[in-house]
Amino acid sequence: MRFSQKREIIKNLVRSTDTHPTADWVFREAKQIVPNISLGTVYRNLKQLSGEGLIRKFYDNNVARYDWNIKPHSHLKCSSCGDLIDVKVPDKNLKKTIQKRFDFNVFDVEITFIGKCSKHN
Amino acid sequence: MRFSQKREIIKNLVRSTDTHPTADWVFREAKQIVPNISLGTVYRNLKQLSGEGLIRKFYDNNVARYDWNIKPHSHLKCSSCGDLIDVKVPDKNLKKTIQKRFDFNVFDVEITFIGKCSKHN
DNA sequence: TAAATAATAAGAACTATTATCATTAATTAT
DNA sequence: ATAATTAATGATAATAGTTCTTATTATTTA
Repeated sequence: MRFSQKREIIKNLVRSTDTHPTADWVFREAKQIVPNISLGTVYRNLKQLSGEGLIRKFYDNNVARYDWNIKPHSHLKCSSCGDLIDVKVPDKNLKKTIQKRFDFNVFDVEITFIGKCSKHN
Repeated sequence: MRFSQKREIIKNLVRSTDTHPTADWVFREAKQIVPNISLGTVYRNLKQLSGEGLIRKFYDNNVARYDWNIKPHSHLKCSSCGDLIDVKVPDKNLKKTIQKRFDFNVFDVEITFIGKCSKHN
């Protein structure tokens, strides 16, 4: 993967926010920096960056979101505002329980807590 | 919601399998029973049925899947075959931990364990 | 500095899903 | 039982999100 200005901008945009941006958000922001950028470039690079493990991709319902935080973590999702908040949850026991109880080799656990954040409760 | 033959068929198809079918699967199966059914009818009824709480809708990446099992449960997802297996996981402590540690009122917890099932490990 | 090729813009294509609307079927009142 | 009412339907257009294609441009290498 050789250097490209656009990819650098895209990577930095994802790293600039805690909002788990969508491709569309990245595209709109990127246009303010390099107006001639195309949506295809944004998608191509987001895929490449997550493929290389430089950012993380996940789905919130049916739309892809991107996260600078590549360490395993969970999300709190507010059903009023849709905000996603990163949290670290102790899941070692959970993994072990599954590993033991079922014949299943767990690599990764994805947890989303759905509820109301402090602003909307 | 008044009775309809098509909806009955759709509901029974979802209830007939543990594979967490997609709308497309339901459509293809339904056609074998009532060949003139349209995809729109399948989507309309799946939405209606999940809205009424008669089946459960969730997303596996970007595609909606439907589940007869409306009780809260988690999934084991095999990264080789994509199979989703239902499991009951004790999440009360997890909920409590979040509730206490963060200012967030949890209603629901969605957990997916990603790994390899017995066939692919 | 030129050659090789990865990255790009523009837009077509694709997948999953929802919306529209004229017609049909289930329910209700007669 | 029959007609009137209206939810449900089929066909298909429309939409959102994403990937693919191709000629052109930028980065790297020789």
